[in-house]
Amino acid sequence: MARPHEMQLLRFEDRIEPTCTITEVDFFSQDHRRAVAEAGASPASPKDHQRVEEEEKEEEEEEDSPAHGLTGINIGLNLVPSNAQAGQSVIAENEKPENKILTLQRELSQVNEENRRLRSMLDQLTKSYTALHTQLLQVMQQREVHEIRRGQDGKSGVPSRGELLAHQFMEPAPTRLLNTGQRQDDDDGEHSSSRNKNSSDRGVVPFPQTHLPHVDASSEHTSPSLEEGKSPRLVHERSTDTASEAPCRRARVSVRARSDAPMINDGCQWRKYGQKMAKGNPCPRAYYRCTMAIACPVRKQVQRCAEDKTILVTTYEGNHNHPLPPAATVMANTTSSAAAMLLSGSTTSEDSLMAPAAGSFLHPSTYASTMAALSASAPFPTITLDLTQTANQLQLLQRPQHPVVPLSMYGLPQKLPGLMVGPQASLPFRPQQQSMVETVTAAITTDPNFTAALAAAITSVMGAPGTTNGASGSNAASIGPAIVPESPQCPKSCTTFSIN
DNA sequence: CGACTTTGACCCGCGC
DNA sequence: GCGCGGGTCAAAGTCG
Ligand SMILES: [Zn+2]
Repeated sequence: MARPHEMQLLRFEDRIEPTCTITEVDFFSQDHRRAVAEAGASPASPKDHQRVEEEEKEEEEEEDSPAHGLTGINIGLNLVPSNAQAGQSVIAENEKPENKILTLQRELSQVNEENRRLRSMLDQLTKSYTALHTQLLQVMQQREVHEIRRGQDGKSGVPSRGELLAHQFMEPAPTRLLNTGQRQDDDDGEHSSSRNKNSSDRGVVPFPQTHLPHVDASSEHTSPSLEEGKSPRLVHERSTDTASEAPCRRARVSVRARSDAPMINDGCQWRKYGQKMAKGNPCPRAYYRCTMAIACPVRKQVQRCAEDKTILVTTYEGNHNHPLPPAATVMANTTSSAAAMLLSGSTTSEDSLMAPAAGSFLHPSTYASTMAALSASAPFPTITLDLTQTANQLQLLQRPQHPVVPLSMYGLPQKLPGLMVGPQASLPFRPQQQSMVETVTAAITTDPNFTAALAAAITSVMGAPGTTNGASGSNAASIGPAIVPESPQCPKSCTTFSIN
């Protein structure tokens, strides 16, 4: 799996212009591929245009690479090999103009045909992937629910469970998950009784996309804090439910990205409901809630990093209980996956199975270091997706960075380089943004290495409470700063993934 | 006029 | 118990 991403990295390197500040981070714009094509082709000849189209197809294939494992469908990476194409073009140049034109036309039609085919395949794969991903999340959350309910008295965790979950996450074969996913209805039924708000929404959403009713079930435990649990008044209303929830199980997914914009565009509609001055940070923290559905529990906090105000830290909590526009599904998938994973890991603090595995992922590869760290000192389990270092590395011409210390590994971060190093305002920035989010999503959801390392990070740190630097204040949590000197640590982050 | 933002007040958990 | 900090509410203001 790492290979395609590496390839993409190389391609992005060509396109990236190192010096740009971002005016707005639009992670999830849909027309990013068009933008890629246009940006790549703007100074180019028709031949380049063709190449761009091929790249476009490759990107689609790579974006779908996660689904390959799940579905077993081979999209056919060699449909229109760029090498062969280039060779044809070279040959064509030596022929007569008419033949050349004919050849080019033939190639063009071929490419178009392939493009069409790939798009349809992409659609199919996306659907199946989202469905499977959804089911996976369901299963994980339901297991969690059951765990919490049953083991409330002597629980302290079943070590094998986290292991199982971790493997499930990495497991490409979905059949087992499909089977287990059947139980979802029962759980939903159970929970709907205790949660009026979302049960109604849940019923209305027969929606095979990323955020399904089941995700709502996940939100029950991944983010009761921001949802109802956080609201003091609502806590009283549903005290029984909150009583069954471990308070430390409110997963948050924090995304650190460089942006000058006050808020990243993640495809959702948000309404600001508060702003506070956070301690230790001159920049205020803004609170937003999702307004795409009336009772959507998803909230997010946006704050600039105190030490590097170009870094925007967006913390998501909860899962949408409504259909999402395609532009928003990426981040939703990312956050829900990360939250689910974090929770699954956090439940099995004794499970050190994955720790050695992470070591095996260490790789000398230059920019392929993914750092995962976790501190239990923060109030909520938080995964921080650190997307800032990539930009730095790119700006530093990809020179190898600081040695990655505890939990670095060879993941699939190669997509990231496109990330924060967008073109200037005049150029469409979306391709890179898209690649970033896709990278995050793919890293969390599909890449075994990343997943294993993430699991290792979670399990290792949570299994060793002594390692938590129970510091208070702005730099409280996480090993982050020591490892990622260029990306100042944000307060309160527990788990950090630095993808570069 | 509705949707959104601003902003002070309020609530709660936590540490001392 | 008190103060502090995080998080949320809701009235007032703003915008299109
Ligand atoms: Zn929502």
